[in-house]
Amino acid sequence: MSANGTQAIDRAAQLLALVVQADEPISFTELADETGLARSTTSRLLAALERHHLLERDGNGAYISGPLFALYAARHDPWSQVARLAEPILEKIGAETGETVNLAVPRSHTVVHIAQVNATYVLGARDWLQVPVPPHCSALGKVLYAFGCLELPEGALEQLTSHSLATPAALRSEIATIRRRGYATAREELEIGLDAVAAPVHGRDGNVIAALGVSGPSARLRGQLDDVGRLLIEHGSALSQLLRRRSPKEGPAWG
Amino acid sequence: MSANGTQAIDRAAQLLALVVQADEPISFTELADETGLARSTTSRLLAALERHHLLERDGNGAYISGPLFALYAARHDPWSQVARLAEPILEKIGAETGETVNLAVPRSHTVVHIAQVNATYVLGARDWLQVPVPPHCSALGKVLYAFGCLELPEGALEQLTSHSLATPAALRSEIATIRRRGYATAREELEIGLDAVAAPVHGRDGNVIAALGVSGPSARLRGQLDDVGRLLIEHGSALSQLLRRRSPKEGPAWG
DNA sequence: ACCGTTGTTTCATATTGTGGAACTCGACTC
DNA sequence: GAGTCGAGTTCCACAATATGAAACAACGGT
Repeated sequence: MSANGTQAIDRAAQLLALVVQADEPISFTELADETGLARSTTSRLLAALERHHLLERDGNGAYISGPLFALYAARHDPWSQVARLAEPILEKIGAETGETVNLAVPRSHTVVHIAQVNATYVLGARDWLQVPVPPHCSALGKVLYAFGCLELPEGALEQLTSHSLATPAALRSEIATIRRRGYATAREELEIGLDAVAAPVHGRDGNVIAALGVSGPSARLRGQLDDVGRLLIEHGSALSQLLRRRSPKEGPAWG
Repeated sequence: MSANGTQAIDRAAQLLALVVQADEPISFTELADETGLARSTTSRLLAALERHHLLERDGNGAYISGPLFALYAARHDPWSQVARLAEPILEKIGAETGETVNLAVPRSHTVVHIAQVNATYVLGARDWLQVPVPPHCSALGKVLYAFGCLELPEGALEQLTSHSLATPAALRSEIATIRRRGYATAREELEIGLDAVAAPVHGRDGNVIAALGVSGPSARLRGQLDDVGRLLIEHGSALSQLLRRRSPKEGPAWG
């Protein structure tokens, strides 16, 4: 198990393994006892591990896994991987349209944005990353409704502006249109003055797993919703193909 | 940045950080160059890190994050956390009924089982963990349909046995029953001789995120489906409350 | 004010890690 | 098949580095 010239590392790794494998935070004393190391040594080693973000301490001074582990986990989350693969495509759409581009996925009856490229114009959408939005007011959300990623709501719909869809019936009728032409629009339905377009992205198994969309001021976007829609369908299927090739082994929790 | 008595650890941590933060595997030489360490030193340090499962090598000998990071990620996956919290409750249901108990979540138009406690009887269900199952043949799946976790299918349904639900209409009518009484049953619909019962589990935001169910031979279970159903509703809401208290910060990708 | 518990810093010591050089292994060339 | 290069590992004399006892600091209990 142990080799030459690495006593310090062996001991540090042992401490690290104890902390990471433990379900609960571990105290200094537990670690020192468990490893049988001198308290002074334990202290120095733990401080070094903490300095390098391999460990950190909770409010009570007990040790827990550090930010480097969190970073690893974030990097290996299936959605981040999709987001990273999508990044260059979003960039391209951003360059072609000048507007804010988003990639969104369904989560718990809402839509959340997992990747964004900002408008080249000064006037553009805010940073939507991780912010949940009512799907019926969002082009991205309507796409997810239309392709069966989100359960349709039943009661009256929340009216965020006077243009928001008000009833499930209106939503259903719009969904039919979206399915037919392949992209969704939202005209000042989330916020006055804000228009958006979106198209679906398919996962490895063919089901729709995400939506790709552009949003910007109605003043600029209103006239070209259809053109941008066609653009998004193209880029959306390009992204789908990319995912089909280079997606993580097996099917993760998509859809 | 650096302190006394930890040169070796500082250097090792530097190597580790480079590997973890990199998107791609990194070769020995890149690491030695990047850190400016002697090749002999680099070799010893990397070997130690690998020995302790902090790093590993891919097919080409390049370094990537090791199993300890994967373990961390698995531990912090929202569903594993749910599964771990649920474990004692499954045990209790297993003890009370003697049958196989499962916790299942929706994934990509199927149901997957994320936790299981086996029957105390010899005759019991196989290990279903991670195996996807057609939802319309499963009590767990029907619960997820009934509470809006899965999009209803449209075409004809796959007939796994002569008792399987055949049409979306039949499914919809059964869903109405399930919503009313709070639990779902499946009588030899997945496999001849196998009955099952299931009830919903709610996440922190109140939406249904999982289903809790019992399955076993029709010969034993058929007479007590309703009793077990009521039992599951109780335990299901106990689990829901547990999740409401002790679930990870913010809402993860549930539902 | 006293003690016990927990954690950090100091410092003399020799154990431990270091890096140059020698070595091994495989791939490529002629 | 001998010769050459590049990548990586092992050896070993040396001293720089990590070590642990003990002193110190910071609490909390009684």
